[in-house]
Amino acid sequence: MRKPAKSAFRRRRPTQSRAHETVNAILDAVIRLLKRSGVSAITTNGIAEAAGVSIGSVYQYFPDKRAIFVALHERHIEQVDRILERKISESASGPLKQLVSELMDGMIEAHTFDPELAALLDSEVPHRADGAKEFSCRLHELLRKALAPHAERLGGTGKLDLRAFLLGNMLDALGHAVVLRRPRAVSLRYAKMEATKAILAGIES
Amino acid sequence: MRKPAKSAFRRRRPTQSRAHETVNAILDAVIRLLKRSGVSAITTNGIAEAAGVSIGSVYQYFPDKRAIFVALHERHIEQVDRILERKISESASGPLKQLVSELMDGMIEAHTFDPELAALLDSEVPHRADGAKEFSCRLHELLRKALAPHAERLGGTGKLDLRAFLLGNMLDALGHAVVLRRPRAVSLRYAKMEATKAILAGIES
Amino acid sequence: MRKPAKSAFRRRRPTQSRAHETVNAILDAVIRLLKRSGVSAITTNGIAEAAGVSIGSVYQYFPDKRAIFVALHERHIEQVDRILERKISESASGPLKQLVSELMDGMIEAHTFDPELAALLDSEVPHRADGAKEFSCRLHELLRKALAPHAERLGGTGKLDLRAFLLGNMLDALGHAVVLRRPRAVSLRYAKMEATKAILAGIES
Amino acid sequence: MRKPAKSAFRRRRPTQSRAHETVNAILDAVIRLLKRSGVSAITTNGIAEAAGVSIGSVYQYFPDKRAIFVALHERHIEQVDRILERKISESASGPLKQLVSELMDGMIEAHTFDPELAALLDSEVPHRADGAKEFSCRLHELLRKALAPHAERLGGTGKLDLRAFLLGNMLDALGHAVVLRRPRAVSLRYAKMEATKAILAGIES
DNA sequence: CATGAATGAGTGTTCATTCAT
DNA sequence: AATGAATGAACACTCATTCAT
Repeated sequence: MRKPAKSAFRRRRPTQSRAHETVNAILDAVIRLLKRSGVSAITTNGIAEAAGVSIGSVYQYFPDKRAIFVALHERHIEQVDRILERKISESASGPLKQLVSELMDGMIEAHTFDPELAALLDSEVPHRADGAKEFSCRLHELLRKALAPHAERLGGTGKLDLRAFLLGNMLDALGHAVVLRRPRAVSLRYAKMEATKAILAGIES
Repeated sequence: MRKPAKSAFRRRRPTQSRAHETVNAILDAVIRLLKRSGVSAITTNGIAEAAGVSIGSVYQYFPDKRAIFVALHERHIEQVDRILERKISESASGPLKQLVSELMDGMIEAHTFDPELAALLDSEVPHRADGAKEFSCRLHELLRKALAPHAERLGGTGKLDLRAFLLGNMLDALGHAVVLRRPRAVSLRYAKMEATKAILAGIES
Repeated sequence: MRKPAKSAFRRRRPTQSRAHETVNAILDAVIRLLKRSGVSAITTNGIAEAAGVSIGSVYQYFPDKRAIFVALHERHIEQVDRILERKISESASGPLKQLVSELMDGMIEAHTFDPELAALLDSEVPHRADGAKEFSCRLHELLRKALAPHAERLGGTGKLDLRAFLLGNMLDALGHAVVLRRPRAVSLRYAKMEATKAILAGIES
Repeated sequence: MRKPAKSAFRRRRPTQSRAHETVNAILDAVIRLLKRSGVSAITTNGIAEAAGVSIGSVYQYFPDKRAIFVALHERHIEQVDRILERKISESASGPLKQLVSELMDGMIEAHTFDPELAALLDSEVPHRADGAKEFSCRLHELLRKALAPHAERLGGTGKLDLRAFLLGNMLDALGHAVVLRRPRAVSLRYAKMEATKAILAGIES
């Protein structure tokens, strides 16, 4: 996933895992700094220090500062992807209701693990449009396949694309909202249940 | 490079309005720059240049760079607010279905006017958590009042908050998505119709 | 002579002379630093400090570090140019011997004024080939015109180009050498006299 | 990117020669980089890469970056030295005219082999004053010895130093100029012939 | 109020050099 | 001897902000 970077002089790493460790150390450091003081306060030297590596090593793995943020988003997206894929395979043979419920679970799981990070990633860290687009495509494919067995209930194969589109966007929106912005008086459990019901009704409408 | 615009529009009106014009010129310039080259390429001097005012004047109206972005968001939010308020009052006495339909219309109207800007505002321009929170509160109040007449159909007064929460987030998400990310094969009209149906079913579930 | 620099935001200076002063302050500072510690020790911040201006101002007048060195060379070349032009006009109607003698005088004058600088400019400060080429062209034109009245003595008009070429390069080389590298036992006066004789004989050969 | 050259040429010869090969590989790499993108773009890591050796090996043979450039100049100077020494010995017993002609030949031979390199070495690669001085001393000695047999024709033994000084500088200047900067309309042969005549006349004056 | 030249702290990035393997 | 990953001091350059005019 990492590109060979702009310089022609960059060579491949000897140990794949060492590199992975360093990259993760850097990304984790960015998260810490992000929480402590926001994007605009983040500097590459600060990242290096917080990650416990030299600034030179940061530039060994990332061509520039932007790439670090991109990688952070990518890592997050991959996690969500993985979770949703698992949830889908787990409820592959079950009823539609279970599928939606599991997906909602997954979405919430992904954002409950580190709600602050999820919020920051969403609102502060610049996520170039392309990346987001690519992600929503991948997700869309995933959901279309997951909905396929329930096609007849959803208005036929011809409408699958639209259903997956609605499902994806509602999941994402309500997944975030339920964790981060639900009314104070409402519990996570209850909000989740209602959101699930709403989404289910929505795509079956 | 300097444009003549300066002397043409300035006369008559009291300072209040002159200020307003300058502020708008600045915000419009920011939008232009944003579209041309992204947030990270925006500089205060660049803004002044693009707005046809001096950098000093920019600082007359905004305490610092951040404030410019905040104002940009606020202006956008106010527009959305105004549109939604109108839509709500227009369908105050109608059925729930009409209300949701009108709200969806409003949301799409707000984003169709300048979809690129809507996307940029959402993904690139840092929107400090507070501002977003405040907006969603105002929107939430608006929607709660709009839903109040339909309380019995929505599970009683006790559930109004939750319904407004679900409605607000689905509106926002699908409003954006329908304009910016709908499957290529689907028309705006049709996507809108289906999204409206989905939301309606969702909050009635 | 100064180009508008790479940024689109650069504006023209209000007072031509203020700019000139600052530019000269910067170039003089570079010379001081050059003498004190060599090219490789020169930093843009060091230049700003030594010139008594802010680093920002340096970048107001020069697009980058290289441009400062280029300007330094240009200023030197212009000085030499001016001196030689004067010498040529002073001996326009005199014999060839006087012309060569005056030119040698001029060359030496140009390098005696600040021999250390002349040596540094020649050996340390990178002078991109183009600049040098352009200068030698200008000089070549100058010399060709100066030699024109003596054409018959120099083998005819057809050979003027070649004569000017030989003259220019010998002048430059011996001008430098006489000031900077003459044998210790030889006085400047005497070296100059002999060099002049040599050049004269050379172009008349 | 890594070339196989390594294992092919290395065997047999003692370490002395292995070192010599590596050093030459490095210097040749520098020349290539120099031509491709100028001094300021040269980095030690880039040199190692281009030479097909590790950066560690570069530092095995050169204490620092400067030393690489010094070595490059030295290698060039040695070549010129060797050529001139040969030319001098070849025309030791001939007339002065032949000597000068042969020297000019040598100078041109040295620069015609790689004119681009000659120009770069002269204008771009920083040649610390000491090195240049040392070279011109060695050259001066050489020329003084070569001129000694012709002392009477050159104004006596007392003037030999001055004659050698003039000869050396004219040779160097016209040698460069004839190859790199002669007027477009003039052939190398003709320019060389005229330059030789000029120099001869110059030192005999 | 407007202007825009001047400021300089702070930033991203490079690259000569080291040293454990 | 050779390697090349790691280092981090140092640098060129930017740009938000100020303030004299």
